[in-house]
Amino acid sequence: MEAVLRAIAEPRRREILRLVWNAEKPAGQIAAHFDVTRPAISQHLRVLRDAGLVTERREGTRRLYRARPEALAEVRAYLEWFWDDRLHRLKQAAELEERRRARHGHRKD
Amino acid sequence: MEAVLRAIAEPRRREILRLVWNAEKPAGQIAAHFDVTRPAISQHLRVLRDAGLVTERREGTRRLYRARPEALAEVRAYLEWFWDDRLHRLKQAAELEERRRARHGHRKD
DNA sequence: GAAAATAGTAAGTTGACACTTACGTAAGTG
DNA sequence: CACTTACGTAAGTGTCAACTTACTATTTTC
Repeated sequence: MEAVLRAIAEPRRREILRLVWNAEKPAGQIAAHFDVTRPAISQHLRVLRDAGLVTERREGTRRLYRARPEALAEVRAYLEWFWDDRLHRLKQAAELEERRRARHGHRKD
Repeated sequence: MEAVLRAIAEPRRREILRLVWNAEKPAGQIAAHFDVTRPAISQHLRVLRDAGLVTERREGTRRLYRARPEALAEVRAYLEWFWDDRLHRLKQAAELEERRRARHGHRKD
C-alpha cells in the first residue's frame, strides 16, 4: 500500500498507468510518449512493477507492460476504510484509554 | 489533486489525518503522538493544509486542526474516474489519431 | 508589561528520487 | 557470427523533502 501510494504520487507514473490501462504496450512505445529518456521510463516502470501496479511480459526482445487494476482497487478500498469513521472512533477510543493509563502512573518519559 | 496525492503518500501525514479525522486537535497534542520534533509536525501540518486536507482554527494561543474529508473524497472520485475505462478508451483513441497524423508527414524529431 | 505557553519560521543537513549518459544483455536478422 | 533491436542496469548529478536546532511570534496570565 505504501509503495502504491508513493508510486501514484508521481505524475509521469500515473500517465504511464493510463497508457497501459486497457492494452499492454512495449516499454519503447510507452517511452515515446514522454520527453524524458528511455532509461527514465524504464525506472518508472520498475517502480510501478514493484508496487504491483503493472505486470511485465516478455515477448521476443520486447517487454510488454499492462496495468494491474486490482492494485488501484486496493487504494480505493484503503480510502474507503479510511473514510469509515466507525473504525476511527475505535482507534481514538483505544488511544484515549492508552493516555488514561499513562496518566495513572506509567510515565512515558 | 497532485498536492493531495503527494501529501498522503507520506505515512506520518496519513497518521496525522487519522488523528484529526473525528475531532479537531491542537498542534501540540498531535505532535505528542510522534517521536519526531514538534517543528517537523508543524511542517507536515502545513503540507496537509496546503493540500486542503485539514483546516486550521486559532483559539487563544493554540491552533486546532481538523481533517477535511471532502479532500479525500476528491481522491476517491479521481480514482474512480481513473478506473472507468470508457474514459481511457476515449483518451487512447485520441492518441491513436494523433499518432496517425504524425505519420502523415509531421516528423517530430 | 514581563513571563509562560503554544505554536510557526529560518537555516542547515541528510537521504531519497527523478533524471542523465554510458554500458550491459538478450533475442531476432543478414 | 557480426549486427541490429529493444530494453534494463550502473553510476553520477541536481533537486526536493523530511528532519534537526535555534529563533521568532502571538496570546494568556500574573
